[in-house]
Amino acid sequence: MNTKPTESELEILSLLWQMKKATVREIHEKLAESKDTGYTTTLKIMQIMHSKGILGRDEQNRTHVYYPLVEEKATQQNLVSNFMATAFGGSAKNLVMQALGQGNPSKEELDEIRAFLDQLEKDK
Amino acid sequence: MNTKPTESELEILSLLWQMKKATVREIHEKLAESKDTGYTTTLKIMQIMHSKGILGRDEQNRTHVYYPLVEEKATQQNLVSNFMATAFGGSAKNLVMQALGQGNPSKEELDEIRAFLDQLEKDK
DNA sequence: ATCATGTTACGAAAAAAATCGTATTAAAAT
DNA sequence: ATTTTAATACGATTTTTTTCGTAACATGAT
Repeated sequence: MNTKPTESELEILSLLWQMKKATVREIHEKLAESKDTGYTTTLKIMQIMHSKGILGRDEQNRTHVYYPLVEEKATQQNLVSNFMATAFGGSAKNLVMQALGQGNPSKEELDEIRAFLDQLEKDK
Repeated sequence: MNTKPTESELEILSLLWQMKKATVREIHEKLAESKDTGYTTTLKIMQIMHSKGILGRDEQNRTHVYYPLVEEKATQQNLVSNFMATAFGGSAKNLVMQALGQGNPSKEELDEIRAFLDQLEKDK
């Protein structure tokens, strides 16, 4: 059940978490901005994800509408956990600092993170 | 040059960043704790990494000694960047909070992170 | 009704990554 | 000197992932 999406699957999943639901074409359109693969490729991957139970779909209409069946938070949790372990020797601190230095968070976001830090510490 | 190591390569690279240098057997031993693959598999991957320029090796002795040729920070930077984009829709905040909630950082680490946040903000 | 278009289904192929078996060889042990 | 042990080299196979071509089919336009 610990479904680890592949790179391509993750791209699609990520879009669907945002969009809630979408057709193959809509997803393909988005992907096309950064990638250059055929429509049937996107279709195929989404079909595979469906057969794996990662995506659900509404087949009422000819044009199917897909939606995520795996929870965003839970999936991210697994991914981060694995990523932190393999790329950062398990150190949350190192991962966090790299991420912060890299993406550039707004003041608001920084404050949220601070609040979160305080909360964490309190729980100890 | 933007070398993106595979999952298996990353495991090895990660060990080598810590150990600075090691033989195939040493690496294989470590990996064996969590994995169950043959010695020649580990050997092969390290040879491939060598041919790709990810690892260097000292061939003076019969038993080669391998070491990383790619820099830890730089490589992590690439990885985080990609990971953040695909798994977290590019949001550093979300990635950071997941990571913090998950690994459990010590008080010292939390403080370091705070200091880092302050620094970031100052630079704005 | 026919045609054009857009969609899914299906199967195959290509590409990438991981795994392993065997041969060879150097070094150490006997 | 011979044998055993442990290492590398090499090639092949397997597995996983990605990609695409083609067929079948609905739907809407002509």
